[in-house]
Amino acid sequence: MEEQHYAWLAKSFGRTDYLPLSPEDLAALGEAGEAIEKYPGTYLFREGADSDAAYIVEKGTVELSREGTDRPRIVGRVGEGSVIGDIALFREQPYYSSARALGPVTAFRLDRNKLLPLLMAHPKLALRWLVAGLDQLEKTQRRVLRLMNRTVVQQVAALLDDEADQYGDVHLSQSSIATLLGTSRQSINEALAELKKSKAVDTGYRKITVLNRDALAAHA
Amino acid sequence: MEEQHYAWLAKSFGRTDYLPLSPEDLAALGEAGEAIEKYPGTYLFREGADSDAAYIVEKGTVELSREGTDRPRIVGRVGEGSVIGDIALFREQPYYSSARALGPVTAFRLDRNKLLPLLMAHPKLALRWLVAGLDQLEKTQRRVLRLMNRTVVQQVAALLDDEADQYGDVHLSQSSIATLLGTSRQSINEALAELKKSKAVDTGYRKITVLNRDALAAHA
DNA sequence: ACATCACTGTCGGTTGTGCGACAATTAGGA
DNA sequence: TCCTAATTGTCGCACAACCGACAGTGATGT
Repeated sequence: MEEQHYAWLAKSFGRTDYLPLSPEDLAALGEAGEAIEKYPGTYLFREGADSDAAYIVEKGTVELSREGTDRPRIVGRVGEGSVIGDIALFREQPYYSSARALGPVTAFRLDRNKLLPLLMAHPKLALRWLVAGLDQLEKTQRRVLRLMNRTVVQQVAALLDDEADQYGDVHLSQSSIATLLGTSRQSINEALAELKKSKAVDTGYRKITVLNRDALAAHA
Repeated sequence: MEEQHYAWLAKSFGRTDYLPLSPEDLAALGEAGEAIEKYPGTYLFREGADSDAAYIVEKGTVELSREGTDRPRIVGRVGEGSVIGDIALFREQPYYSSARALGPVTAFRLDRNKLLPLLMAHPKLALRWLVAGLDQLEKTQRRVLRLMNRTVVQQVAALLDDEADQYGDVHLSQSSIATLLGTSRQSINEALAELKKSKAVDTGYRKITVLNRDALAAHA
């Protein structure tokens, strides 16, 4: 049981090819935290709450959102191997965003008062953590570029290319995509209609299928 | 001479209140790198080049830009205490962006083959580095929110509030602001005219003066 | 089978912003 | 001092995107 978690942590935390973790490091990490499970729609933590723990996402997708002036805005969506909640924790400030499980989520919870001594004692873990953070930073920077000065069609095309699974399906409602890109639902619909017309995708109920990745890329 | 740099590094690298560095840590950091100076307009590193070093900005402002499909896009602007070039370095990939000195810049250069052993040997430094990275991440996430679903006037108001120095001056041309926000120069001009009309700012050649921060905030 | 709810598709009216163009102003060097 | 380059200020036009509204369609539970 515990072995499984160790194996998973070794495989997915940060980059596997980089700085292999020793069994001791791994054991220390495993002992410092605990595996938790979250049902769809439940929160791992909420914006403004006291930051008492950071999480490593083991399975599933977590959505990070933040209350805007009117509607909540989605800061990002992270999956397997991502670290969340650490920004607030290290700065000793309340959580800066809310983390909601989109599907069933398994995560590894690390308590604040255990995490710091752990990282101090195991430099390799600290470096891994660092790399995970920088990974997230680079991803966010790319998102900025994807949002700036691009039409909705281009944004949608890029998003679908990112989000499509192995079968080319994207399981998102048009409203969700709208919130994700910070546009209106109608505009998404219009954009999808255009992509559909050029045979790049097909649309269904809560589902979009990528038919031709090249045609899709041509729109981005 | 060296003492000065040590003092600076202790003061400005990451958060001072957090995890005070021991003299040993500091000395190790100082020995692993070297202080460099850059003239305005010169590059610390360029996009696509081999990532052989990371930098800690000691003084001045550095602009991070990335080649877009047509025009270069500005990923961010960082100042004193920020760490740059580390994303690419830790991932062992070419630099993602170009770093250009906007004014005279003093920086601390850390070689790749010295940085890793250093961080492995000094956990406190690794944690400081981590916090600096997360700082940058949070800043970038805020930037996403600032760009999404906001009018140009709101964006300009927020930018001026961020960028104003102690006298309320912002030394940027309208074109620069336009690139920074990913909009057109004309729109910036129009936005500034509106802010000027409501007595929030005053404009001059390559310079904008914030007259009333509250009036400015009302526009954001 | 039916009712209900969530989601998709589509329509005009309105607003914000990009773009081209051009005049006016400022800074800095010959 | 004058000349030149850079920057600012201001048009009008075109287009992309938002908004409200409403009909059509798929999913779900009683």
